[in-house]
Amino acid sequence: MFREGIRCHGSHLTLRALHKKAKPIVNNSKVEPENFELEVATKIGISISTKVSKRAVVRNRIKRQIRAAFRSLLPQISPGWLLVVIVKPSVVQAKCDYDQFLQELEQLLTEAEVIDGHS
RNA sequence: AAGAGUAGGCGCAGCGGUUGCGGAACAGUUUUAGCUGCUGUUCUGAGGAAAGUCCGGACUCCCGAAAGACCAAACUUGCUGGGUAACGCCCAGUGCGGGCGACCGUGAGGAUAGUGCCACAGAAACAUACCGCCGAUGAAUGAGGAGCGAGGAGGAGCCAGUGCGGUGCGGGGGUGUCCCCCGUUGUAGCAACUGGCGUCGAGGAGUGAGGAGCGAGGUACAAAUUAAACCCUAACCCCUAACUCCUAACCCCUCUUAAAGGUAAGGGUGCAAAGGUGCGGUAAGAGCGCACCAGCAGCGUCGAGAGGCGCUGGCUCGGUAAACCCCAGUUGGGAGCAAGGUCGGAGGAACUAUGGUUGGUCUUUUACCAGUUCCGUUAUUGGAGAACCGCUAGAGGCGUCUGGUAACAGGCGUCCCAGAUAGAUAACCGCACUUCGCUAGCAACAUUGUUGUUAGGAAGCAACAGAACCCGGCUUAUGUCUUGCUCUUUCCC
Repeated sequence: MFREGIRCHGSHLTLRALHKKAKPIVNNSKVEPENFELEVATKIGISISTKVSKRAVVRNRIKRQIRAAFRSLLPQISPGWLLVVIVKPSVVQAKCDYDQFLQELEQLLTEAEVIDGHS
């Protein structure tokens, strides 16, 4: 997905996304066509390196806040996406809070057309 | 009251609610190969350091060995005693160092078992003399000073007369604030002459104690007188003892020159220089002697011991053991929960031909022959996994009692208190709370500011920091606060 996925850059976060619907032939033999949509779940990864902060407390807290933001956005995301969020070091200096993460994530997901901006 | 010291306590600025996440139990389910999934209810969910990963264990596997003894090796173990599963940890004590003190720090065996090393500098770094000091004793040779103590030696004029001149007094004269002449048993000199005395120690000057005598005045006692005693003042005479000045040799002191030699006080060098300080002593010095201190050895005594205290002795021994080493102690080696194990998708290997399967012989079935490794069997490898065990009941927590100074140990009671696996804690709200002193009101002081308070507003949900197999330590990081005890200084009673 790093090779083929989409990239979107925000001020503090980077999003990489890939829709898994592109190669449905693999699972054809085992799973019947009707159940296919349900089988492919959304997978989300959060990457935060020691460059952001050397203190584990800070990194974990940011991760939790992003995770909480995804939970609130989850109903809007259509299934079958692979998503990775990479946190940039500028987050610590800006001292972002939950609202900023939520806002920026929503913006990025809309840009990548993961969620429908209209709905 | 202020400033310190020490032993702790708490991780707290709280309480409640909603949504969401991890775990456990129970129930349900038209769930699944399977408590697998899903739903619901209840309970529960980070720390004192979870950190650093610096020590020590428990547990597991691999290698090696089999109890033990000896030897070797390793150890950043090293005051003593105790505690502990163990430790490089803890407790109690000893010595040393620091602090006025409460108290704090301490890697603190052996340098007298042996070997080595001690750069540069310095004379010398384990034995020496560069500068310096001395030159006593022995030998040689001068110069100066002082008479303290003892002893000895020395000292040279004095008196009378005559004479000389000065001066005083008396008389006379003159040119009268002066001069001359005569006289004089006045006086102080000079030392030519004469005489006497003196080196058998005369004589002079000064200081001054005691004794005896003579005697004037005063004091005390007494009615007065006399006598005696005592004290003070002045003068005179005699005797005894002592001192100073003047003096050669000897003696004494000081200095000079040179040498044999003595010395380790002082200087300088160095991280370090041969115990320290003082007094005596000496030619100068030196534990050479003495006192105190330090050190060493021996003995006694106290202590479980490290050591303490006392006495005695000889007389002083450099540093370095984180150089080798000696002594005592400890120790199978290695890897670590990603240890290791279970289930076992899958891989390759072997096996059987009794099965399946493929081919051949046969008209077909049966049967026979050959092949194959898809299935099968066996052991094996094994990080495929929404896997499982290890994995959280423990050298456990809390309370209490007993023993112990304490660390700690034991008994009893009670409680179950995270278990994730790219790794669960986040978001929001309410009431309190803290800060700001922004806005408004009130009050006080005081004057247009300060403080307090009420209401509103804003900011803040905390420092250090996140379990990852588990314990015991150590180290480091850290916020606001709080309790007990103790010390020093100042003030008051």
